[in-house]
Amino acid sequence: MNKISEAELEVMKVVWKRNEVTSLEIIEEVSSKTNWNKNTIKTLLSRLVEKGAIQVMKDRGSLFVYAPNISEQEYKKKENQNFLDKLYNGSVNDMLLTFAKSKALTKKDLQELMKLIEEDK
Amino acid sequence: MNKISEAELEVMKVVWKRNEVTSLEIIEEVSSKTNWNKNTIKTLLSRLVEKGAIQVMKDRGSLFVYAPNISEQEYKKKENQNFLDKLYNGSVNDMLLTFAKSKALTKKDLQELMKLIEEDK
DNA sequence: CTACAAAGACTACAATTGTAATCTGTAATC
DNA sequence: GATTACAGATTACAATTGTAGTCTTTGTAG
Repeated sequence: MNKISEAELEVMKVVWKRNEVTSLEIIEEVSSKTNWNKNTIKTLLSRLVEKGAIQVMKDRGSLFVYAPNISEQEYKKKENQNFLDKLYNGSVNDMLLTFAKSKALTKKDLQELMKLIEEDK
Repeated sequence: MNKISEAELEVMKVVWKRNEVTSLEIIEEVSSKTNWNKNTIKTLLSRLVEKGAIQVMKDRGSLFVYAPNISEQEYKKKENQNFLDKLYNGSVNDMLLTFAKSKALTKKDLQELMKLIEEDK
């Protein structure tokens, strides 16, 4: 699958959130957050279909219904790794240190997270 | 300043590492990691100059010397924030949770990091 | 002084991306 | 049945990016 561009991602997010959704709904929701033209959103949608990130099913009356082909989790996992590789040579720790240095990450954040991980087990 | 592209970043990394560096040195070092043509690297270099990410000084004999205009820390900080905003609505915790879920981040990583933060204070 | 190599400038060109207008077919409306 | 409105398809077009070739100038070797 081809890379999802930044603008496309905004459309993708709506598809993830609603899971099965018509273009009408997509356009409404994306429009509410951006000032993109309807046609722009339609273009992004078809590019996502071309790229295989979204699949189309014609089944709700006459409207097409769109659904994700890749899950949000899966996508984020891949993007996390890309980001790590691109900037931190793949090292989570290097990344976290940079976050911490720039005060974007506090000890409290870490403690909370540890608790969450703990619970999850 | 304009966005640094992915290929440009590889050149930028060398400039950060060496701090003041001639194009010859840049080409050597980038070439050792990629199989990019010399001219490709030169193009990336001039684009970085155009974008203001790098500055040029003609002072080491006849060769130009290049130096970063933005520090690695500063750049990474900005990119971290962009990444966070793009995928996690700006929430570090959301991001870390995703990392943790995908096993890219373990409890041990966190403990080590806490120690480091502790020491840093 | 002349010729050559190499640095840096300039040009090239296809793919991707952001941004949208126009065309076409069909479903609903009168 | 004729008309219209809208979904989806097709086309458009400039900016950015990856990838490199060619031109120009100039330091250096002979």
